[in-house]
Amino acid sequence: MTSDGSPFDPLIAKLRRLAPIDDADEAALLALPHRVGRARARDYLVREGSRPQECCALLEGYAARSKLGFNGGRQIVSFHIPGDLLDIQHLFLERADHNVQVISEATLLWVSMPALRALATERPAIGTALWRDALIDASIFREWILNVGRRDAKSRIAHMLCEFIVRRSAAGLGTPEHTRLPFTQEEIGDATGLTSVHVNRMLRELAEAGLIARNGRALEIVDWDGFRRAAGFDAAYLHAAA
Amino acid sequence: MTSDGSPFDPLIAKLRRLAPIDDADEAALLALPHRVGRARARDYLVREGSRPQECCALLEGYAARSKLGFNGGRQIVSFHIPGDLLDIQHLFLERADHNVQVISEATLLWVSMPALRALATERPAIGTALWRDALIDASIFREWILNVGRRDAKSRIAHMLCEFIVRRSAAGLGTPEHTRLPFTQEEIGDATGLTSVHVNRMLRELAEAGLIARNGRALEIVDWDGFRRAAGFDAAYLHAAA
DNA sequence: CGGTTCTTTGACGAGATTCAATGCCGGTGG
DNA sequence: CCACCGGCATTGAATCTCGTCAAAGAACCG
Repeated sequence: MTSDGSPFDPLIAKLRRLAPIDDADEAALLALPHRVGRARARDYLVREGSRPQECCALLEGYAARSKLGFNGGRQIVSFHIPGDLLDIQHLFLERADHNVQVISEATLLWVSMPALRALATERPAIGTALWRDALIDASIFREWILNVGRRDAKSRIAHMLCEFIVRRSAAGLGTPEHTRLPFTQEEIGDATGLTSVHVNRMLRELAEAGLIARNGRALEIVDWDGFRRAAGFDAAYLHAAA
Repeated sequence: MTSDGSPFDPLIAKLRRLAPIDDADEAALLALPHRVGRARARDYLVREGSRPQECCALLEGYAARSKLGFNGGRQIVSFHIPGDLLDIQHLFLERADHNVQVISEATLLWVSMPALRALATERPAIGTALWRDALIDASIFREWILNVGRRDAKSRIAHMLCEFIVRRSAAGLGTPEHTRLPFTQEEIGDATGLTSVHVNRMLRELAEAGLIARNGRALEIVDWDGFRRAAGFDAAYLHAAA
């Protein structure tokens, strides 16, 4: 079965990377109650404390999960690329414990949460794909704890960018060398537990070291191996599929 | 069905808090191929890079998940109490992406990983319980990213201790007020991204503020409400079941 | 173009690390 | 029963990374 032009394409491509999805599985996915929507930068897709009834997949654009600290500071806990399920983290939980926000213009696929939950138990391959997706997300969260807790500012930023670039190219959305990043420096700071001011300083140092090049808001990796080394980046925690 | 004295008791009690486990589910759990083992402080239960064949549940004692940074620093990413499944994070993944270590004398239940995986798909209630457990673990990881990324040293330590105490009393293993903590200050530092020296200073300040009292290695919460407030602790992310 | 958002830079201060030394406690063996 | 020893806790002083505050410049958007 082919599904040319279906809004499910990026999602199905991702699930196929996680488990052997057959034609019947794909048909079941395509039959899910769903709708397609658009969102602009900063729109919320999930709000902390809400009770999500739909599960959201990203078709185009980028998104971030975040939590708010007591003093108003925002901590981003993960970034997401097209094909990612943004709300599988609440598939079996009542209330959202964090926010999901779009960080650029985005297209979204909204799927009924109960229907997806039913599919997860009725179709083993889909269940396995969702399990693996959730567990890989958790692995990424663990790596971020290490990143924020034990790396210095420069390698912390480099590591976060490495991950993003590797995941994006694993999804067939670009190469490591030529990358137009969708982040503001503030967002990089919110993801790494740094201030945007310090992010700026570290990016300058990374550029001065010849690892990256910047013009305007775009960023290019000049020396990918050196950059990975500066980040201390080892992709094992992505389990070759994120 | 009762199961007095079975090594599965702590695990089943935990799963019952997560989903409606019936007698047939319990019988299926009890029929899993398993063995009971002991471990001493610092023993590894799971090693990063290995291919776990058994899933390990904690029956007595305490354990921690950890990852190593490039410079040799250890980052603890979660603590675990009796009843916790220590390796559900690798139930659907090939290679372990982190270590699990015992931090005190412990008793363990080892269960066949493929058999547990089969149960997760064949028995919906068990599947749901495992899903919820894994998703709550992930929620805790996200909270730790926020903790390490956005809180200052004192509230960071207090938050980590709050979580541990709340989870322990939710499992019926003690009250918030009287708590003998199993951590060294070094372990608290490894969990919070701080040095043991600084942990020591912050604990002294928390004691001087009248929130906790220490004698020797034991620690007692004097003012639970004040302590929670100092931590900025809100248990919502535990989803009332961890 | 005019306003807004994002980036860049400098000076200063605060919080946490590092290094180093001492003290305490529990366990072990003579 | 006591002396020793190893692991942890405690403390101080010097240092450094990163945050804060503030201001100006560049890029983007309608």
